[in-house]
Amino acid sequence: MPTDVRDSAFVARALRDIALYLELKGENAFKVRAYNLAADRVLAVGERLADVVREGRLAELPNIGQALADKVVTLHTRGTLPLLEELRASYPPAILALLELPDLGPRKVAALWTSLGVGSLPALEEALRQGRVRGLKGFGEKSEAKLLAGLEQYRSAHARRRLGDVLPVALALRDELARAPGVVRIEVAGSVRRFCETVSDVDVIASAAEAAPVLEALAQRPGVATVLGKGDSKCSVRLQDGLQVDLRVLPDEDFATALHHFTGSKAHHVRLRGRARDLGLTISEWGVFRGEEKLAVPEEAALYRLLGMAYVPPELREDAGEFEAALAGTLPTDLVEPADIQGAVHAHTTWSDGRASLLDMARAAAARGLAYLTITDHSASAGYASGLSAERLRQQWQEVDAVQAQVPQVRLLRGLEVDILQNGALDLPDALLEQLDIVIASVHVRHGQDADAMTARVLRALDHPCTDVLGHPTGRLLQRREPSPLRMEEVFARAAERGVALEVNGNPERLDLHAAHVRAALSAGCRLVAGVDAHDTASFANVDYAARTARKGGARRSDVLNTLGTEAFLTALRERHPRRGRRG
DNA sequence: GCCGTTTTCGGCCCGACTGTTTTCAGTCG
Repeated sequence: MPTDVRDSAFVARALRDIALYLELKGENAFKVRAYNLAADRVLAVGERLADVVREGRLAELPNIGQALADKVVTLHTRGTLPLLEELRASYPPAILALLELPDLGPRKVAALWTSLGVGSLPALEEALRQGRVRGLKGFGEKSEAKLLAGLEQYRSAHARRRLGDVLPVALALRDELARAPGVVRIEVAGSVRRFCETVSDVDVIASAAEAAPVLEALAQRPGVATVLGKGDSKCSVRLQDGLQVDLRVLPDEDFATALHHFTGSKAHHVRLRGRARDLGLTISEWGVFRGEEKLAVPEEAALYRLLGMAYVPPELREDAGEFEAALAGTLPTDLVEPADIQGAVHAHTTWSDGRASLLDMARAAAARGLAYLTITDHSASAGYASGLSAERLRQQWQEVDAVQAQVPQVRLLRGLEVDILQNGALDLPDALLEQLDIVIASVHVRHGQDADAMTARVLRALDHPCTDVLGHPTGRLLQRREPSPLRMEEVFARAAERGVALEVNGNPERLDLHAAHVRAALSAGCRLVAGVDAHDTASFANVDYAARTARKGGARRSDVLNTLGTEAFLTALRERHPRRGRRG
């Protein structure tokens, strides 16, 4: 039985399903919340869930008492739970899908099921078309139309979107609305601001004396397909590609608290509100209050000061330990940020599958003010990417030298993204690898190996004396390919032991390592590089995604090797390989 | 179902918006 079916994601999913069924049953809302909070907690434990279960430490976790601890153990060890089976058996199998529709919550789904026997999306559509829904208490003609539209919407765009697809749209929208009449401050909030790797919509918060003109600017904007709702302070629209945008406009004195409120996460806010209660304060999007008195909160930082805590940057607001750290004053103040990155690590050129020449890449790196650029094309076995043979790699060095003479502003480093072969060996001879400034070792083929084989393969690559960096460690492609079944704890431990840095790959389709892995890698003592995985000149912008993903995982500037200047970076790599870097 | 230097019982964040309402319930974030 593969262990990964019962990992933390599986257990969390089961707990959330139980919560949904309990809502359908009309159970106590706080009981429902308890299951959801437990699911959050299990996910936060991540890779170590198996350890926590084995050592019987579940009930020590916040929000997990003895009853839930027992259920998690059963889910983890047996893959199911009597309670869950019972709940599933009392409803049609596809009923939970109904809850995915907008404006359809547990109460209404329960009504549809008990009154009409509607328990699936197709059954709902049929009932709607027969006009049977509108007669139901709480439903009318508008509900009918909305649900039909919702079914359509569900089919086309119910999946979450990758941050990389949404962030540019959100920032452009913000900059455009910033020019609407009377806007004082405006910012993107929500999961986009928290830099979550996938997001479901865009939240924008603005301040202005008059809300109406700003709301109107969004409603009238080209590219808006539907205005979903519009009130005195809020406007929701759906763009032509299906992306939902929620805009809220408030007086400037409320901007900071609103921005904070709509940035979330919910879990982070629950902690803050508990703290506020202890101090005799209440927090809402309208402000921080002591009794009737509204306290001034000109900036988000002021809100945290009122709570006697250090400021928590948006990326960290996930209740992943940041609350306790901010309270204790141990939250790092030197978290890495994009501007700290001095060198572009992991770049391809037309020598392999890059779309820009070595010269163009060097010029683009110089234009971005980068101090160095690692030329790391693919190695021979990556035939699909025109990987370099030993001979072609040597030829490339001549061009590196020639381009270096033409573009002296940026230091070009000889490198290679060498394939980790199926058995864990590296693709080119050691004698060649030893002459490089930097070797990134990556898995590109045979992702389907089982956990034992894949882990052994990567550990062997980490043991290779020439490996400097493990590239995109899990190989996942967001929404397209699952991470390989590596035992990450073992990978992190070995990488720390061998001094191999782990890449935080900033390609928006990868974001690999992701933030939770970054956190685990750091506590294992690993070093990181923020990789751009550039295949053209535009993808130097990936440095933002890499740095902010590392930041979300709690990485400090000193944890990321390419925050160092050129010589210090090379020294850091050579610490492990004294023989490296001798040019032949 | 969880939690506790106010509580082992009685809280648990809360406001905006919408539609079906004639005073409010449900959904959403």
